[in-house]
Amino acid sequence: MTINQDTFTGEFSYTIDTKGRVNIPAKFRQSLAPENDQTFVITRGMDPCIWVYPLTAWQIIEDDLKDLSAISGINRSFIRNTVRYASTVTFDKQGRIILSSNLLKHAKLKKNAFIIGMVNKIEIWEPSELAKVDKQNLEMDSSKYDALADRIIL
Amino acid sequence: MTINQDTFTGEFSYTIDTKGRVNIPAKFRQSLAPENDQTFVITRGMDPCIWVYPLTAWQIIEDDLKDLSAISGINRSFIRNTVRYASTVTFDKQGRIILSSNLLKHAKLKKNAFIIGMVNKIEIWEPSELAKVDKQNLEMDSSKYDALADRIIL
DNA sequence: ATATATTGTGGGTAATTGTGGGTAAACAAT
DNA sequence: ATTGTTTACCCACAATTACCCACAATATAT
Repeated sequence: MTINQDTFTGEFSYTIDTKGRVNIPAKFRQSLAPENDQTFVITRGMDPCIWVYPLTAWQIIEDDLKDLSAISGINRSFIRNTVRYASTVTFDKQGRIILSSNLLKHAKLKKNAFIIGMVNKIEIWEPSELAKVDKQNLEMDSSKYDALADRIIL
Repeated sequence: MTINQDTFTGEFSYTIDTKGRVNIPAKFRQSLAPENDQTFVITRGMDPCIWVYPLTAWQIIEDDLKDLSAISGINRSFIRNTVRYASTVTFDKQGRIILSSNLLKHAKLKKNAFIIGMVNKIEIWEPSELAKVDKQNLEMDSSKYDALADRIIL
């Protein structure tokens, strides 16, 4: 069976070792397209989590940023905040990537991590933080989803 | 691992020694295309920081400046201020470049420096100055990014 | 059920990287 | 020329990182 390339779904639980390494689920490694050369780009998520992009997906973002003129101050701060925390990681022989202390701190990660497929990217969460955000979303007025109902048909 | 040439992302912390030398992150050195002959062009940034361009990228800027008519006074002063503080630097065996006291002063750099990849160029910041700009951005109305949101999809 | 392969977790070692300083050549001023 | 100053180039070492191997846990096949 052929799985969509560079597409990720499902939730997995892993441990982060003392060197800051986490395993990337074998399933995700296999669905990563070969032209990525086994590399992801990891960065701060807009939620308290880590975002993981396939290299080629991230390069499209970079190419778009290259077209923004640095004469505009808004452009400069946007570029800076978008790429500042981003770094390239290749997974080792065992299928792990290394997370910098900077990113670990941002996501409040300690010993355990949930890895969640988000279709075009992957998220790494501290379990308790994920529960918090879930709770907030449940309490949220569901009418906020209405705008999306026009675009996504389940 | 194939990384985009002349493309820089991530944030790194380094110290400036008594001779005004700073390390260029190994990652950046490696992504600098060979035709640059290990040389950058450093100049004043439009923010209080130092801008570092790969040589070939800077040459494209110079070519664009050549196309601006000197009949316009605005053009003349723009050209003058763009090129005025620019100088060529090659990194030494240890991967460092030397910053002139002129540039150090402009960026208010003292002992520590943050080096930030800005996709097509590199910025060198005094940590406290960067924090200031960050604070301003947080206070800024996020709607200012709206025009960009149409062009850049994260 | 047993054997076999794959996946997840921990650690050790060697190479690379970052930081300090030293020495000799180039330059400037007397 | 002589002296002082700056610049370029070289070496040393500590800290970090990349790379390798071992093994347990899980899954797959026979």
